[in-house]
Amino acid sequence: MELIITEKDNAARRIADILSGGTYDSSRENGVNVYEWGGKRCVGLSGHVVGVDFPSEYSDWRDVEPAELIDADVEKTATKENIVATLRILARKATQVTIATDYDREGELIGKEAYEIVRDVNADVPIQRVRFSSITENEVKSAFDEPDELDFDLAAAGEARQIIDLIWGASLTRFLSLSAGQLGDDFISVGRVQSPTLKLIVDREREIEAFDPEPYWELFADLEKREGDTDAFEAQYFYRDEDDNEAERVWEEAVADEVYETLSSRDSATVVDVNRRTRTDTPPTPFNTTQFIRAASAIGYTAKRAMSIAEDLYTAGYITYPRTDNTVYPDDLDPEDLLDDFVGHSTLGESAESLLEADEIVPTEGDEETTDHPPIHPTGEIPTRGDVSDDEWEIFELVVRRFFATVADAAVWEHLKVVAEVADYRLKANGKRLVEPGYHDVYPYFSTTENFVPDVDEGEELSLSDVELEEKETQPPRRYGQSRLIETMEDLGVGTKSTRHDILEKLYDRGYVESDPPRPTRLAMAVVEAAEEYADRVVSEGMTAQLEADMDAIAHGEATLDDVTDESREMLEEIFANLADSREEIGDHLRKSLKDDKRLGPCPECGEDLLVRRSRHGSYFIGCDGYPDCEYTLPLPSTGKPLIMESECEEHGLNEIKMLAGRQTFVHGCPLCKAEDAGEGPILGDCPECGDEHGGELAIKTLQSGSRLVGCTRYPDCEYSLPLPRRGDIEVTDEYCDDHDLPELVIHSGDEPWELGCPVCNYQEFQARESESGSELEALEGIGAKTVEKLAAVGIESVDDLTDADPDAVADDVEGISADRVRTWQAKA
DNA sequence: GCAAGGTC
Repeated sequence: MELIITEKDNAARRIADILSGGTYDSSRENGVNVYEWGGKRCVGLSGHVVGVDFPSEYSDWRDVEPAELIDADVEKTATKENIVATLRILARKATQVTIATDYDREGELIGKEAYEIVRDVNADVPIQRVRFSSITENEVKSAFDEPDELDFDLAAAGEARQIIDLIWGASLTRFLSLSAGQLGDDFISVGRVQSPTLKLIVDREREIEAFDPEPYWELFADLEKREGDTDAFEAQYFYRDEDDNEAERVWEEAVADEVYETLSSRDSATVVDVNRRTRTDTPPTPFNTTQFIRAASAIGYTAKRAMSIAEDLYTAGYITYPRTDNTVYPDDLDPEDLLDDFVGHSTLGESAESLLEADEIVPTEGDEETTDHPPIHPTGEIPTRGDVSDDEWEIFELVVRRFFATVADAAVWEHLKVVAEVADYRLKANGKRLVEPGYHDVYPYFSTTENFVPDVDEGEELSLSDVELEEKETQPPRRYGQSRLIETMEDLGVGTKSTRHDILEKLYDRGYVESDPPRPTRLAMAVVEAAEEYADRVVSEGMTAQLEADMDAIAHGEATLDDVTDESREMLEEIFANLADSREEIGDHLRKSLKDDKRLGPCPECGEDLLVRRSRHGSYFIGCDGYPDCEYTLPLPSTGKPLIMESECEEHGLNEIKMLAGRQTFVHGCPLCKAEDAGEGPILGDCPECGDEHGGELAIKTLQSGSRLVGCTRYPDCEYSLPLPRRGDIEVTDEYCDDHDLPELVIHSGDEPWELGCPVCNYQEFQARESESGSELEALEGIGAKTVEKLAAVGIESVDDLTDADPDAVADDVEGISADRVRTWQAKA
């Protein structure tokens, strides 16, 4: 029995299909698919099924000095036990093992991991290795016809990376976390890839913070032909700077005014130069992961979302493997055959048919040609619109159209530059026209905006009008967007096609960046500063560059795994020697930055800082840093995680707050304004729960959701609350309840005012009735206790009340209840 | 509970 091992299930199934001619049987062992035919079995791993870690005696962060990790053993343990177990069972019975993991360095290491599992249970079985760049019949069959050996040196190169990454990452992460006392979920992490990426973001932020805007002026005017009926076109003033380059920005106001005066006083300009040229706009190259993410981001997808959709489309068989560096289609991809698959399709067919009309189809090629996977392209399998979500379809169409574009013709633009003179001043207009749309016809994601400038002749007089002088300011550099960051990581050689987008997510998870485009927190800046000072290697892309060189040396037999890891350990020892004395200083700085990230501005009561805090129950609120001397608090909405925005409230000097809750994310604004204008209405009296002890008071409140209640001003510390109806004006009368010393309330909605009375008495009466009429309501099918409570808050307390009620009014008044539901209940009642 | 790299 021959056993074939692949890197993933998907590859196992496709190889089984090719080698068996579609006759394989599949079964499941321990939740792992096994494909079987004519004396062969094929099983897929799930990437690495073993991982490196320290022995368990190193696992308590407080008991182990971080520096001890440098020389600790590094063990390999199974991380996917069911797969390892299955592999062991299959390997025992095997008479031949073939490793068919991906054709790249990490694939070689995964292959070696499988090799060791096999060897452990079967000391003698021959183990061979096959390599292929894409899972197509030709490639796979010829790979299996000429099997090779595992490349242990290449695998060792990968192991060196694992060890170095673990030792550096774990020891420095623990050091920073311990120094700042951040030991829970909020540890402070450092790593060979995440930290240089974070430094990119932090460096850009430093430029932005240091930026000093400078004013400048630009001048525009409209030009128009005197004859014919063409439209006017816009021209811009320019001059020659000291390097004889064309410059449009005027740096002195007086000069700008002078030009403006002159241009405004004239009504004509003379054409002094006409320059026409055609430009070829070559079609884009095939998608690798990075370029795919970039294109998806241009149509509104985050890196994470784009990859997640691509993975789904891949698993469903509509597109090829989405993690690839390759930008050259393999030889066995026949573009004509693939185009044929789209002929006749309702939305994609027309483009495919037009492309098939070409005499010759030659796809574009990028610079990178790798051995692991082809560029991302459609497989020819087309989902129907019902099979996939709108987002999936949009991404599928992007991949299809990108493939179309790579086999389409170039586009041709005509550029027309006109220079006209007014007195000693010059104006220029740049026109462009798309003469041959070429690939743009099948790939509508790039801008094809034209700019109209008419045909003019040298010496021609044009009329001049609408002179405008615009004052502007130089702008700071822009933050990196997610896709730009991923491209930069690729340029620097940091991370891999499979991990770059995950690294970005990690920076969000660790509290290092917020918002989109990612903005670094103060914590991130402090971590980068500390690393720059004591462990510069770990924030520099140079560490990866050196590691790559070392890995190449191991792969080529010029160095050993021990040579490389020993040297790396020595460097880390030196770093820790320098760090030892600065632990407290680093910790102080990190702690201060953590606090800065929670700061909103001054407390209106005592002037200390207001901070975003979390209550014991996990809900967020705003509290004063002066606590317990100052007990000032402000509430925050209960949905989402608060993000402190850059914008400040002019009235209170507090940063505004955004509540992050996925699709339900919203801007809450200044929490003090919110509390003042919407949140807290009139104070009714002392809070019966905490009034005596803490001085809490009851107030009428309107929540973010629009629902209202009588609640304690010390919320969220005190959660005492009483329900109020959603609609109607609330009148606070000057009649007081003897029992509770609270004013009686009247609700004005519709014709008859509803005398709710003392809110405490009202609630108590409601609770008393609940056991009787409440159960009466609850007896109706489809009404639960929660609903009974909601209905009571709008005065529906019995079955009679319910049958009398207007379903539409109830639906309006009560959140989460539709008029139809009310009608259903009425029918049952 | 640390990293980065596979994969889902």
